Amino acid sequence: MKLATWNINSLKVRLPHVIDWLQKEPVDVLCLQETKLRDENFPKAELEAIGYDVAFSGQPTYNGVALLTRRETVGAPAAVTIGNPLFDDEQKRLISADVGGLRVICAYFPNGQSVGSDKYAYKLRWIDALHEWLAQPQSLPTVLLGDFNIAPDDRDVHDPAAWEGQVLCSPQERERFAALLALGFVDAFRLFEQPPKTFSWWDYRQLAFRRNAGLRIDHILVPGSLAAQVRECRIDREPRKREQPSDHAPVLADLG
DNA sequence: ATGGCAATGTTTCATTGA
Repeated sequence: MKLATWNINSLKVRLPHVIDWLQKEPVDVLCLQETKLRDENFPKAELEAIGYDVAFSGQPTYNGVALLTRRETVGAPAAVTIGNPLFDDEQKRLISADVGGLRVICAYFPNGQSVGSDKYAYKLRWIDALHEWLAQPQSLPTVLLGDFNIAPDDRDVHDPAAWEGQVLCSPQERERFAALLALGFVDAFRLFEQPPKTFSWWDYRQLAFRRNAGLRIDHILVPGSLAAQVRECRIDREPRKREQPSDHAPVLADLG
């Protein structure tokens, strides 16, 4: 089973990119973040037409998450859950479903703006609530994938000195990422030797992509019990090279 | 120290992202 996560920064703008990418990489599950669409505007028919069933939770302007599942291999998302039952949140950042014998959680972690801000406090509370939820027994082996807005360690940062202590890299965020792993997950990307300076996000400004001035903040966490069967995990930079790209690249894992 | 780029809304700029 192949899974992927991609922050597409507006599904309205990026729908052609998503469709083209799925033709090239027909993953069984694609998790999207920052759809930025009201549910009534979600391009359900267009995605169904290329063989994907969908579950989504959106709002105007900000946030919004979706699960796309390949109909012929894994069928439609089942037992869909919106949000975290332990955390009342107006922001649409979580959607989960049973797919192919796994519980798949698609997450768009808060950005946090800057260390010490109200948004940063919200980010920490949000992650703590996610942790609390995932600490509860789950019905199926659980995969957590999405835009974590955390660079787990300095290997995931193009300029660790410049980013030290900043939001996305702060000790409190990294501790929380480690605490999620301690629940029994592994970072699929780090199961394999990877090229140095592999990132999943690059700022739109200052030619950051061309300079590879990026961060690795999009992740796929798999249960430790499944780690031995994971065949591959990589980041596909190709879509970031297109005209009018998302600032994030998709991350893929093959769970065997 | 600041803004730089991009998307959204109902816009003529403010807000947010990371």
